[in-house]
Amino acid sequence: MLLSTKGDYGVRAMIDLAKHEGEGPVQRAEIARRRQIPEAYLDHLLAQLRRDGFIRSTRGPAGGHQLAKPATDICLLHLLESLEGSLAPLQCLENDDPQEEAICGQDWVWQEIYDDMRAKLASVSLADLVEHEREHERERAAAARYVI
Amino acid sequence: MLLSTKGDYGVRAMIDLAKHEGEGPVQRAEIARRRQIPEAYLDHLLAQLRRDGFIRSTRGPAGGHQLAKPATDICLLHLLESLEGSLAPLQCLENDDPQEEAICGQDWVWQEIYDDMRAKLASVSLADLVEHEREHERERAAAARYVI
DNA sequence: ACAATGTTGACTGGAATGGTCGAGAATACC
DNA sequence: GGTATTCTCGACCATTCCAGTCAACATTGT
Repeated sequence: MLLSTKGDYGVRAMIDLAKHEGEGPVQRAEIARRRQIPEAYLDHLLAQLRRDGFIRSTRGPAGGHQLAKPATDICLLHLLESLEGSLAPLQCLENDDPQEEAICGQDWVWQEIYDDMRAKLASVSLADLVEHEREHERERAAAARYVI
Repeated sequence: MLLSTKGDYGVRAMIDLAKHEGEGPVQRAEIARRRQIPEAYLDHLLAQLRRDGFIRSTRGPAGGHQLAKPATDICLLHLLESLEGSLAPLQCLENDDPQEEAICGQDWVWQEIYDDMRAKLASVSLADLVEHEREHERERAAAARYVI
């Protein structure tokens, strides 16, 4: 598994914030409930996202979290690297130590895969994720109406 | 990290066996020394590769391990899936539980990446890995001669 | 018989994962 | 100013996985 729950939950939370962009702060408890994330655990992920400048948080009543920049300007690659650290699929690609690579034997295959993966992740914005989710919801709503 | 040392060491060992294809059994100790793998640990990896039909082993003096089929007929995808289990980058792609996917929000991006990755890994054979290593050795030998 | 080799399963220390909890800080509202 | 609400930060914890060791055993060639 390349992604842990950090990357999964963290992106879910960001999608939630993006969906409420421009509506003021969204509270931790709301995000946790809607996206099925343990609330106390979500704390750590929000802290990380704040440290890396993706969100701003406000305390006190009616406080919460919101995007620090437009959803179109946040790509999945940066988000996941913030949440997970390096996404390198193989140890010897992490630091590109030539000695490690010399003995590995499969590094060149994975280097290509890694490059393609990063390019793909960089091309998808948070806004794209939200749009995709909205489309999915419309489909499900249409299917439900059809059944009735 | 998608690959653990199992996938790394296991493929190294298979490259070693492929390099000595047709020369009779290669001993665990030799593989371990040449490829810098802890000998006792290598045991487990060879056992797994044997269970999945990639190698045959013979006991007794002059025993050892050898490929059970031609190196051209073994692809990196099957090797790694034997050694690592599933290579799914994301939990919700492992079983494709539609409920999990519905809440994930980034599964469609990773599904594409996963498909591309598997296609790439399926297209690389053990023989390709050996060929690549031989080429690399020739390059280094040429560079060394140039320095002298 | 015995030495060389592979086979198997039990065991282990350490790190990462996936959380929980509690004390505290900031802020809005009365 | 007091209080309720919300975020913040760090400590803590249970479980699982990783990477590896080890010992007992099975098989085979000489």
